[in-house]
Amino acid sequence: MNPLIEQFKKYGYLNEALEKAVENRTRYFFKKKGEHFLREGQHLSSYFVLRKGLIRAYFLKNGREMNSWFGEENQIFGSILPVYTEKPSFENIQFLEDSEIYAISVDDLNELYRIYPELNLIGRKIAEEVCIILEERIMSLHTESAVERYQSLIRLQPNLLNRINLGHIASYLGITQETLSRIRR
Amino acid sequence: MNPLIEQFKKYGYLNEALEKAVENRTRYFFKKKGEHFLREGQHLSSYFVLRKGLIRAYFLKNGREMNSWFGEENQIFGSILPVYTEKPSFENIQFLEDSEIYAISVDDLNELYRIYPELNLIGRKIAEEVCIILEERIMSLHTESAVERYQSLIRLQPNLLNRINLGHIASYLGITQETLSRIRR
DNA sequence: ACACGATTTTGATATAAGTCAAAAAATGCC
DNA sequence: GGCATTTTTTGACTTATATCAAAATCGTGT
Repeated sequence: MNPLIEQFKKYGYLNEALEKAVENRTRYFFKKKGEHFLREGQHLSSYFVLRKGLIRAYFLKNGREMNSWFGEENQIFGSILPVYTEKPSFENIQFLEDSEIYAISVDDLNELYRIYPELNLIGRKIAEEVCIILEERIMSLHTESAVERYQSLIRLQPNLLNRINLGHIASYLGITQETLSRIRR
Repeated sequence: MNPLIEQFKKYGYLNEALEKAVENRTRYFFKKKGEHFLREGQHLSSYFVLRKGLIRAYFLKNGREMNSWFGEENQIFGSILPVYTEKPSFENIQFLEDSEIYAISVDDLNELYRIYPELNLIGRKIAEEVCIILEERIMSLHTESAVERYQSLIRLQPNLLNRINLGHIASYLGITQETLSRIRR
C-alpha cells in the first residue's frame, strides 16, 4: 500500500476520492547510496516517506557541509520551505543507503489542498508535529553541551549510530569529528 | 477589531459564522510588566496576539532561566506543544512591559477546528509559517558563532535591543551576559 | 591474507566562551 | 538632586571545543 497514504491516515480520515487522488500523484523513486533527492535551489518534492533506506539533509556553510537531520524508514518528511513559501530549499537531501521513497510534489500537494479542503486537517496536524520536533531540536542546541546533545541522540535515535559515520553525526551535533571521538571515549 | 481575527485573515477567508465564533471565544487580558501569562505545567492558551507590549518565553535549565523567544506587537504566537499534544507547556511566558493580549484557549480552538473544518486551512498555514521560523532559528544556533547570532538578531529584530536588557538577550543567544558585553565593544 | 582507501583516534596547541568577583554606569524613586 | 537598585562593563583565570597533523583502525575487494 502507498506509504504516504498510510502516513496521512495517522492524522485523519481520507475518503475514497481523496485517497485515489493522493495515489495518482504519488511517485516512487529508487535511489542508490550517494545520490541526491533534492539539491539546494530546487523545489522538487514536498512530502515524502522513506520506505527503505536512510537519508540526511545538509546545507553548506562556508563551503562546509552541515547535517541538519537524518531520516529513517517510515517517517514522513517535508521540505517545509518549498511547501509554504514556494521558495527553493536551502537544504540538500542525500541518500546514505540504497533507498526507496514515495513522494508528492509541491504543486500536486497544493492542488490537493485546493480540491480536497479536508486534507488541510491532516496538513495542519503534520505541520504542528513538525513544529514540536523542531522546538525540541532548538532546546537541544540552545541549552545542551556537546556531551549532552550526544547523549540525547543516543536516547532518541540509537540505531543511527550504527548506520552513520562519525563525521556526519559530529556535523549534526555541531561539533568536530575529533571532539565527538573524544566524547565517546 | 479583534486582532486574532485580523491575523487569521492574513492566512485565509473566514465566513461570518466562523468570525463570530472566534470573536465569542477570544479573551482580552491586560497584564502588568513582570506578570506571567503562562507558567510551566499549565496549558492555558493556544493562539494569542499581543496588541501592545512585549513578552518573552523562557524555560528553566538547571535552575537558570533561558529565553527562547521574544514577541512584539501584532505578531501571532502559539504555545505549540499544548495545541497539538494537549500536554502542558514547558515554557513560561512573561510580560516585559505592560501588555494587552487577545487569546483563545486550546479547548476552544480545538472545538472551532471541529465545528468549522475550514479553519484548518488557516491553522495549517500558521503552523507551516511557524516551522519556517523555527528552522531559521535552528540554522542560526547550529551554524553561527555568538558574534554571528548577535549580528543576525540586530538585523532581524533591531528594536528589541532597545527594549530588552542585555541579560535577557544573552540568554536568548545562548551566551553569558559578560560575553555579550564584550562582543558589543 | 593483503592492500587500499575510508574512518576513527590521538596529540599538541590555539581560540572562544564561561566563571567569579568587583567596579562603573544607568535607572528609578523620594 | 541624591541615594538605592539594577544593569553593564572590566579583569583574571578556567574550561570546552576547534584546528592541524599524524597515527591507528576498520572495511572491502581481490
